Amino acid sequence: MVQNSVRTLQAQGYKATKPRKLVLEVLEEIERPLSPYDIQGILHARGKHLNHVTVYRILDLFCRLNLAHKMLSSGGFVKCSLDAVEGCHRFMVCQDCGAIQEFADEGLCQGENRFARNLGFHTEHHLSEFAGLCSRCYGRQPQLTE
Amino acid sequence: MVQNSVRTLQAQGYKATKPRKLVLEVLEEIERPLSPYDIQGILHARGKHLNHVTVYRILDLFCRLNLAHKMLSSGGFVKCSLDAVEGCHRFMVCQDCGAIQEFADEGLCQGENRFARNLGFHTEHHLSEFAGLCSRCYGRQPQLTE
DNA sequence: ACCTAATTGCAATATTGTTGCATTTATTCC
DNA sequence: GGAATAAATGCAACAATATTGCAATTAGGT
Repeated sequence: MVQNSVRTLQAQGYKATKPRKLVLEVLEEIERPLSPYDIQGILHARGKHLNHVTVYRILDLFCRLNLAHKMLSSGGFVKCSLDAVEGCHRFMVCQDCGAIQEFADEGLCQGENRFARNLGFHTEHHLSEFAGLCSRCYGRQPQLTE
Repeated sequence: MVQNSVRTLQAQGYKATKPRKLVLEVLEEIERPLSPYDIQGILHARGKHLNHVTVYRILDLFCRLNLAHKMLSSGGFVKCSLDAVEGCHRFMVCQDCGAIQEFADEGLCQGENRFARNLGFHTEHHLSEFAGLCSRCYGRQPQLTE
C-alpha cells in the first residue's frame, strides 16, 4: 500500500526516501490523526530516528501532493484514502476510538455550492469534519481518555 | 453589540471584565480570524496591555460559551454571529479579503447526517468551512498578501 | 465601601514550528 | 555496479505558540 504513495511521489519527481517511507508506514498503520512529534515518537520507539524538521517537511510535502491531510479540528495528520478529492476534504472522526474515515460525495458538494452561491459566495474548496461515533463504537462504553 | 455578549457572560455567571470586553471589541470590529497574539498586538497598539495568558483564557471561555469560534483552517478566532448553532459551526472564508461569514442551514445538516448514517457513522457535530470568494471580491484583483 | 470568589498578571517552562547550512542519499547515466 | 548531482536529511540555533502555579487585582453582591 505504501507502494501506491511511493509511485505518486516518483511520478511527481520526488524521491522515495527512507524517511518518507517510514512516515507513510506509520500513517497507514495508525488511522488516527497524528502530530509530527507523535510520528517522530512512534518511529523513535521502533529504533528509527528521524529529525523533527524532517517529519515536518515530509508532512508538508505529503499534504501538497494530497497523500496526507491535516485535520482541521486537531491539527493532526492522516493519510488520504481517496485519490480524487479535488480541493474538497471530508472526514468523520470518531469521538470514542479516534478513528477517522475519509469520504466524498458529489451531492453534498453541489448542495453546499448552491447554498453558498445564494449568499453571494463563490466556493472553491470545502473542508468538513463530522464528529460522532463510528459503527464499532456506537452503543459501547467510551474508550478514549482525554 | 458587545452588550449582547456581555449579557451572555453574566447570564452564565461570568464577570464582564475589562479584558473580556476589549477582546470582544476587537473580534467584533475585525471580522477576520485572529490569533491570540494578533489580538494582544492590536490591543497593545491601542495602549491596552493584556497578558497573552489572559487572551488565551478569554478566548477559551468564549469558545465554550459559543461567543467565539476557532477557525479550523487557520486556527484563528472569530466572533460567532449566530446564536443557535448547536454544535454545528459553518463558515465561509474569503480567500481574497479574508472576511469570514458564519452560516447555518438545517437542510445541509440533515443531508450530512443522513449521508454519514449510511456509512454507519452517528454524527454529533458538524464543522465546515468553505474557502472561496465573497461577493465583494468576486471579479476583482486579489488583495490579500500572504 | 467592604467582602469574596473570580479573574488577571507574572514568571517560568513546555511544546510546537522554522531557518540556514553542512552532510548524506536516491536516482540518472555511463 | 560505480560515479555524478540534484534532492533530501540532519543539525543547531532560534522563534513562535501554548500551559501551569501562584500571587495580586478586580467585578459584582451586600
